[in-house]
Amino acid sequence: MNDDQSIEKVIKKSIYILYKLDICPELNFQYTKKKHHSRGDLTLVLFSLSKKIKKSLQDIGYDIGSYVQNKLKGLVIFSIVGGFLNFIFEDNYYIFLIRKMLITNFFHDESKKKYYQKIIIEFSSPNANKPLHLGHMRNSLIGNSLSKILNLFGHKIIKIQIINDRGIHICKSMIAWLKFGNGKTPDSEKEKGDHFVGRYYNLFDKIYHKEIIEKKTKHNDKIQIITPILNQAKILLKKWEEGDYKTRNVWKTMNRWVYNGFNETYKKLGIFFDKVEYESDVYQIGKKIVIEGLKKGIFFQKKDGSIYIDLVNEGFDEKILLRSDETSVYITQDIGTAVERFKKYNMDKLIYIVGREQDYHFKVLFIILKRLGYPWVNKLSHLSYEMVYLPSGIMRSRGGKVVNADDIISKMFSIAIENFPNKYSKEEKKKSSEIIGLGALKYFLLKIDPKKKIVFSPEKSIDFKGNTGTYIQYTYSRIRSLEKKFFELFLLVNYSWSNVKFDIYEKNMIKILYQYPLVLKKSANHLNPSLIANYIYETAKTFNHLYQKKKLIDPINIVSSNISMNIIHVTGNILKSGMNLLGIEMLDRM
RNA sequence: GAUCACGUAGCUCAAAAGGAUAGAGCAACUGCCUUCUAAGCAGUAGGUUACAGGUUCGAAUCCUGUCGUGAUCACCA
Repeated sequence: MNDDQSIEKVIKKSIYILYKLDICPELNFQYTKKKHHSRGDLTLVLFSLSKKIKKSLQDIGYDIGSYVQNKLKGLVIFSIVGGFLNFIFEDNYYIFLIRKMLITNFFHDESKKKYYQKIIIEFSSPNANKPLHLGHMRNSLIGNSLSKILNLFGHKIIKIQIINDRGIHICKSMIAWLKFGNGKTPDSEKEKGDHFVGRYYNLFDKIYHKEIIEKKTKHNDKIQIITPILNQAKILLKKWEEGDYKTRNVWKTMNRWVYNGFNETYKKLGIFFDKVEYESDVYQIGKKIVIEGLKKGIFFQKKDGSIYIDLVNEGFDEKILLRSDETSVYITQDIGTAVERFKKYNMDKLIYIVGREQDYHFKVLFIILKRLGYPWVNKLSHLSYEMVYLPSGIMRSRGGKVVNADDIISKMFSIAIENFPNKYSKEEKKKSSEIIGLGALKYFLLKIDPKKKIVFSPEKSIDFKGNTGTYIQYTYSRIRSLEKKFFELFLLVNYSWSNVKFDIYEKNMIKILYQYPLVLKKSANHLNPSLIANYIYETAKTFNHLYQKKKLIDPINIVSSNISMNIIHVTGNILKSGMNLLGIEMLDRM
C-alpha cells in the first residue's frame, strides 16, 4: 500500500500524462453526499477541463476514467453522466482509506511540512472598565480557535490582546468610584473585580443622563454635552495625563481589579494570551510617526494645528490623526502599535480580529500605513465578524443591555448539571457539567459563520440537543465506551484485510472521515472555524447512524469487531481533534 | 443621504468558494429502550433561496437594479 493509490493523485497524474499539460489545472472535485450514491463516491467535474483540453466531455471522461480505473484496478470503477465523471469506490478502496488513516495519523500531516510563518493574532481587546460580554466571547473564541488551527499547519502563533486601559471612559468609572465608592473594594463587597468596576461605570452613566435631563438640553448623539460629572471625569483625565501620583494610583488599583476579573473569565473559557499590551504603554508612539509624516508632506495641517490625511482619492473623506491639542486619536494609536509590533516581532502576518463595525477604521488604517511607505502593509489583515445581537437589538454596554460572560457561563453550568445523570459521583458530575455547559456555549458561538449575525436570546438560552456541542460530546463518549467494552472482551487480533466487505453505513463513515484534512485546510485558508464545527457535527451524525444500524462490537464475531474498532477509533480521534481546535473539551463518559 | 455587509423551511443554521434532485437541527406529528449510553435513531410534514433582470452548458453563490434588516460615515474608542 502506498500513497499513490490515492484517487485524487492518480487523477491529477492522468491529466498530466494524457494531455501533456505543463501545469495541472485546478481540478473540480465533488465528494458525493450520502443521499446521492447513484452519483458515485467522488466526481470529477469536466466542464472547465474541456475548455482547456480541446476535446469533448465524453472523450475526456472516458480517457481519464479508463486510465484511473486501470491504475487502480480492483479499487475503483467509473461512469460518465454528461459532464460528470463519477468514480465508485470498491471495498478495497475503503480498506486503503481506513488503513491509511490508521497508519499515518493522517490529519496531522500538514504540520510536518512546508513553511512556517510567524503570525500575530490580536483578539478580545477589551476596555478596562466593565466585564467581558457575549461579544467578547465570540471574538475570543474565534481568535483562540484560529490560533489552534493555524498552529496545526506549522505556523508560530502569537496571541495578543491589547487592553484599552486609558482615556475618558476609564476616568468615568474612576470618578464614580472616588465620589461614591466610600472606600469599598471587590474584596469588601465579595464581588468580581470587573463587575465591581463595571457597576461604577454604569453609575456614572446614570448620573450623567440624569444631569442631562436636568439641563433640559436637546439630546444629540453627535455632540457631547458637558455636565458636572463629565467635567470632573475630564479633569481626572488631565491629571492622569500629567502623571498625577494619586490619580495614577487609583487607576492602577482599579485596573488591577478588572484584570483579575478578566483573567478569571478567560481561565473559565480556556483562553490564554501570549502577550498582553496596554494602550497606556503605546498610545504615544503613533504621535511621532504622524508628525514625521506631516514633515514629509504625506499629511496636512489645518489652521488650528490639527493634522489630517486626505483620503478623497480612495473614496473616503479627510481623517483626523492628531487633535489640535496634539493628543492622539484612536487610529493614531493603531498606527503606532502596528509599527512597534513589526519592529519587535518582524512577523509574517498580523491578523486583527475585530467586529465589523470597525471595517472602515481598518481600511483607513491600512491606507495610512501604505502612504507612510511601510513595506509590510500587505501582511496586515482585518478579520471582520458580525456582532452578537439580543432580540431587543444590538448589545450595547450602555444602558445595561448586555449579556455578560460570567452570567451566561454559570447559567450553562447549571443547566448542564440539572440534566446530568445521577449515577455518577458528585465530583464527576460537577466537572462534567462544566465541560458540557462550556462545550454547548462555545459550539453555539463557533458553529455560525463569523460573517453572520448571531441573535442570542437569553430566555431560550442554548440548546443541548441536535446540532450542539453536547451532541458531539455525547457521541464521543459513546465511542470511548465502545472502545472500553471492546478491550474488555477481546484483544486486538491480526487478521487479513483481503476479504473485508463494508456496508453502506461503514462506507459513509470512512468517506466522511477521510475528508477531515480537506476541511482543516479550508478552515485555515478561510480563517473560519465554523467549517470544522459543521463537519464534526456531520461526522458525529454519520457515526450515530452507523451505531444504530450495526452491532459494532459483536462477541461472536471477533474479526468484524476488530474492523469496526478501526473505524470507531479514527472517528473518536477526529471528533476529539476537531473539537479541541474549537477549544472544546471532550468527556470519556456522560 | 453615501458606503459596506446580510436576506435560504414557522425558528436557528448548512450547502465542498459556479455543479447534478438546496440539506440539517429545533418546534409539530408517528414509531424505536429485556439488545454496545434514548443528551440517541428512523419516519411524516415543511422551499418560487426577499423580488426583478442579466452573465453561461449550469446560479442560493457572480453582475445590475429594487425592497428589507443591520453597521459605519466624530478633535469617541
